[in-house]
Amino acid sequence: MRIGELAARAGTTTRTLRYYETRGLLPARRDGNGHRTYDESDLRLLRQIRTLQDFGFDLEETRPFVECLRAGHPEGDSCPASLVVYRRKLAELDALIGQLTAVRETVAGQLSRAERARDGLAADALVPGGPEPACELGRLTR
Amino acid sequence: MRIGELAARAGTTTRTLRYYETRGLLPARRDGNGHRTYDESDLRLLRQIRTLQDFGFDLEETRPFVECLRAGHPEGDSCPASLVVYRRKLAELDALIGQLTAVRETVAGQLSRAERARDGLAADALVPGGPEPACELGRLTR
DNA sequence: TCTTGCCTTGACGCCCACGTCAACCCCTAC
DNA sequence: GTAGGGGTTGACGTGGGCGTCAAGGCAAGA
Repeated sequence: MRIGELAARAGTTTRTLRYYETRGLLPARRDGNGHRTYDESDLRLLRQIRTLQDFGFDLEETRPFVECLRAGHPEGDSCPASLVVYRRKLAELDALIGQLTAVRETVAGQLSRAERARDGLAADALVPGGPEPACELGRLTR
Repeated sequence: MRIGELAARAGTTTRTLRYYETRGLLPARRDGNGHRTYDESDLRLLRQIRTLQDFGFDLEETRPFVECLRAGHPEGDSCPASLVVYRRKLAELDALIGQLTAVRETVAGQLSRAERARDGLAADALVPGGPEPACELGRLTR
């Protein structure tokens, strides 16, 4: 199978496959015309890469999985090096989720505080001669 | 105060301040030598920007807060446009945290599955003449 | 006077996973 | 012959927020 067909079957692009080849991740055989040639096992490798990419793995992090499959193992994660990546990724995810959750709570707190302040100021604004909110209409419509 | 002092007091760099100026976010007055000049209110604006940046806001998303402060409001989030950004960011954070959590669970599941499979294969390997794990030592040390 | 230290603008580098040309080749069908 | 639909390499663009020179100016202190 040639590069266009493999790309289509994996739901990606020829550019991506050529990029993977420059990275040494998915080298291709060549036919008489110099065209890249792939087989079903390459599709398997490619799907492994794409799945991990979808999970947010860096390209380099998919390498142990690909090497593992290429070595004849039934799954990309049958090798210890892949498990190391799994564990490192889990730790990264936990750290990230923790940070994002903390930020989320902070922002939520700021929002409700600002909303309360606004409601207070809105009550003030109802008083004749009170302060008027002049920022958005004057500043944001330039 | 000049650019170096402002940068130091805000814990950032002169390059960053010049960048903000090109973005129209933090314009500076100029003295006789053409040097940028800032005052305390600029430090206030800069701290607002940096705080939001630390929360993961894009530079453009900090603009309403800065405009709000510059319009004379007590807080950067005293204006409706800022609240809109808060709410949008909250929604983004929730979506992202949800995705990451789902990925985390998937990866954790894959890891424990792979570990169970490995333990099973390890038992096989204890049998004389059993299959040997040949991938990492052969592939990863090139 | 010379060094030191701060400032200026301009421009390229970085990261990562590709997208998007450009210019060309090869085979097939009409 | 020629149009179309594959393929090839090479090179530059993208985005975001700066880092890092390069080449020069201006003022104060030893």
